[in-house]
This record gives sequence, C-alpha cells and structure tokens, in this order.
Amino acid sequence: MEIQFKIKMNERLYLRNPEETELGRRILKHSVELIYKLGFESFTFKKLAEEIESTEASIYRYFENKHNLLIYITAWYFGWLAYQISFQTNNIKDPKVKLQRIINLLALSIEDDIHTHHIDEGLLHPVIVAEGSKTYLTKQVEKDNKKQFFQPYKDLCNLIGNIILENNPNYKYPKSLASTIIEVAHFQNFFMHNLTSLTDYSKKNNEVEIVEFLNNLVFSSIESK
Amino acid sequence: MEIQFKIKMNERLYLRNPEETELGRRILKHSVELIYKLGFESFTFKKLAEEIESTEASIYRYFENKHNLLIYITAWYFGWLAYQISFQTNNIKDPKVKLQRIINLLALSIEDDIHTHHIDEGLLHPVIVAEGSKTYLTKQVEKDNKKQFFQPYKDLCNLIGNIILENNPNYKYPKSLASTIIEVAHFQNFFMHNLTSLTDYSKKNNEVEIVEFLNNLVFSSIESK
DNA sequence: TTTTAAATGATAGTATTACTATTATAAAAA
DNA sequence: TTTTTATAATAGTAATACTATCATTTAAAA
Repeated sequence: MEIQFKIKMNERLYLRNPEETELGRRILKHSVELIYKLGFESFTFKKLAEEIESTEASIYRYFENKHNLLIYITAWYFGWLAYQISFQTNNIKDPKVKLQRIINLLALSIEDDIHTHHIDEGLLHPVIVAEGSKTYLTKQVEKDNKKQFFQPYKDLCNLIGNIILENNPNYKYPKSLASTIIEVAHFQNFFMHNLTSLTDYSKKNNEVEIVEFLNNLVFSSIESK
Repeated sequence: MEIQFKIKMNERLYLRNPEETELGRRILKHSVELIYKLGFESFTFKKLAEEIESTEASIYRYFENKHNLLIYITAWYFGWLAYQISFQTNNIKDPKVKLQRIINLLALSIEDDIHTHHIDEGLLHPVIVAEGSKTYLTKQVEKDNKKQFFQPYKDLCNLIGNIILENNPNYKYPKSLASTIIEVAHFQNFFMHNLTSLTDYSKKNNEVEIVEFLNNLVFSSIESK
C-alpha cells in the first residue's frame, strides 16, 4: 500500500482543486519547476500552458491569477513543513533538540519527498526562499490575510513559538522569534547562494554554517538571563 | 547657507542623473510617493508621468526600467542610512550604544530629513520595508550584483559588522548578524503593521517593541559565552 | 447503454504594460 | 545667433494578464 500525503488547502485559494485532477497536479508540478527556472516575474500562465501542453484558459480555470498560485504553493510548503516538523520531532523529549531540527529543516536544502508525487520539494525549497515573501509584500496583504491565505505560515509560527516556550516558558517574544527563524533561515540561504559577501560563510554551498549561526542566535536569546 | 545632503550613486543605475535636474528630482520624489501609494507591482512609468505631468518617454531617459529605479531608491536609502549612522554614532565611545542607535534607525519610522528636498524619508522607510527585498529577489541578482548595484547595502553591512566586532572582537558572524539586523528590523516592522499575529507586539503601532526584541536578540548573541 | 454534465481544448479578443522610435519645440550653452 | 540638449507629443509594438465563446472529449448519472 502506498501512503500519499495530502494537505487540506484553503478553498478560496483556487477555483478548481488542483490536487484532484491530473491537469491540476501537472499545473502544480510544472509551475514549481518553471518558477524555479524563470523566476516569478517572468513566469506566465502562457509559458506554463506550453510546458504542460495545455492552454492558458485551462489554467485560469484552476487559479484566478499567478499571485494566488504562488500563495497556494507557499501555503502548501508551510503545511508540508509543519507536518515534517511534527513528524521529525515526534517522540523527542528535549525541546532544544526539537528546535534544532526545525532550524535544520528551514535552512538546509531539502530532498524530494516521495510521498508527494506532484511536488518536488527539492525545487520547492529554493522557490520559497526566493519568492515566498512576495506572497505578502503586496498592497493586497490585508485582503489576502482576511481570506486566511497566510494561515499555514501563522500555524507554523505558532508551532515553533510553542516549542520555543518549551525551551523557556518565560521567553517574551516566541512568535517574533519564530517568524525570525523562518525568515532568517530563508534569506541567509539566499544571500549565501546569490550575494555571498553579505554573510560570513566560508564556502558558497555550506548551508551548515547558516544552521550554526541560527543556533547561536536563537539559543543565546532563549537562554539569556 | 543651506547644507544639502548628496549621495554619490552608482552611475550604471541611471541613464541620466536624476539628482541633477528638476525633472529628475521630481521623478525621484514622486516615484517614492507613488510606490508607497500603489505598491511596486502596480506602479508604472505611465502613472508616474501623469503624476509629474511629464511623459513616459521622458522618464525612460532617466531610468532604463522601473526595476532599476527601485534599486536606485533602495541604494539611496542605504547610503542615506550609512550617513545617518556615522553621524549619529559620531563621538559615541560605547559600542553597545552605537549598535542600539543603529537598531533604532532601522526599526523605527523615520521623520523627513530636511536636508534632502527631493526625497521624503518618512515615506521612503515604509517603501523600503515593503519593497526593498524585491531589488535582489530576482533572476538577475547576479548580473545586478556584478554591476555593484547592491554596494550600499554591502557597505552598510560592513559598517554594522565592524561595530558588532567593536562589541565583541571574537564574534563569529558579524556580517550575517548585520544583514540579519537589517532584514529583521524591516520585516518585523512589516508584520507588525500588516500581519499582526506573526509578532508579539501588543499594539499595532508600537515599533518600540521591535527595538526591544532586536536588542535582546542581538546582544544576547554578541555577549554569549 | 444512453444521456447528460463536467472538464478541457481551440481560438479570439481586450486593456494594460513595458518598452522603442520619431519629430517638434523650448531652453540653455557656445 | 547658432547649435546643442532636454523635454513634450505622439505613435507604435510585443508581451502580459486576463475574459469569452464554442467545440470536443471524458466521466458520471440515469
């Protein structure tokens, strides 16, 4: 028996559920690949349609626009991450080890998860690193927020925030530190790969050093005083 | 006598120097205002032209495209910040106080600096908070980086990194911490104003709490062990 | 099995965007 | 005064981000 992993997505993110049809899954798979290849700005539904040998109009039946598709992908990523975290921290007692595992998941490149056929997590990670923040850095944040589009991000912050509190129940900024861990992990990864001189990491592909930096940052703050 | 503040900008960022002509300065002033109002995605040279009662073609004589204009504005901001920092930390002996002033400058809303007529820093700060990272989160980062477009950001990181080393000469990640201070200050500010539940700050406009969080984060890391 | 409904394909069309090009005019420098 | 330079006015183009229509294929219901 094959176990397939599925995340319940916010229904307002799509017009037709892409996980339920073959075409929908092809849209998801190839949009990650194409955004990875072209960057979000140059990515268009027309190019995606050519890639999957379908038509622009068909893609528009699944997603209202490419912005919602990006939010979908990002939300999916955070949902998947939350699952990975609860899976990987399950049965672990030491809250410090839990938090370290989370930092690893966020900062290190990810291998493809075979339980999701239609998404290649190995590509998804760099896509989120480079494009993820564009989901909320818009004039419509408030609107999108009201539609709960960022719920998976918030849930993840709460999850991490609670583990921070397990480490130190008196810590004053659990949610801010949680969002900081996520964001720092991602943009330090981006800087290391693309703007090396903004970091202190010795080699261009040494993501382990980001983990070291983050561990120092996070635990000295949690354990201070 | 009036003292006017001027930043030497990378010449490859523009086709014609916008600081040297009346029209150029109007382009800068109103592009900040219009990006603030519309967001970068909806901002176009056509709308800007209407705003300043000029033409699209005239704006294109100053900037190759709107992306370069955004980089120009962002670079200008970081140049201005570097100047503010050296000004405000001048004559201060205590490196801890220096770093605290920097955190204040980055995280708190800024008042208009009367020494620059053609840029309203009060608007520039939220524009950089929301749009600044779009300068480098593109497929052309490498190209833009080779043209030294991000030099002011790097210079600022070096400046802050050196002050971090004044605080603790053995600190292992001065540059990573410097870029982290900048980025965290900005996106925590964004979250506080737009996605409140991702932070722990009690009121929506209490930027002082961001400063507290950042001080805790930075100094516990620098002073650890 | 037939009918019917739903999903997709094929095609066309539109307003806007991100430019480039050309010519005319006004202002400043030689 | 002539010449250069900057700007305005206008036109044009390919691409983008859609919307709309109708035909065809596929799958589900009767």
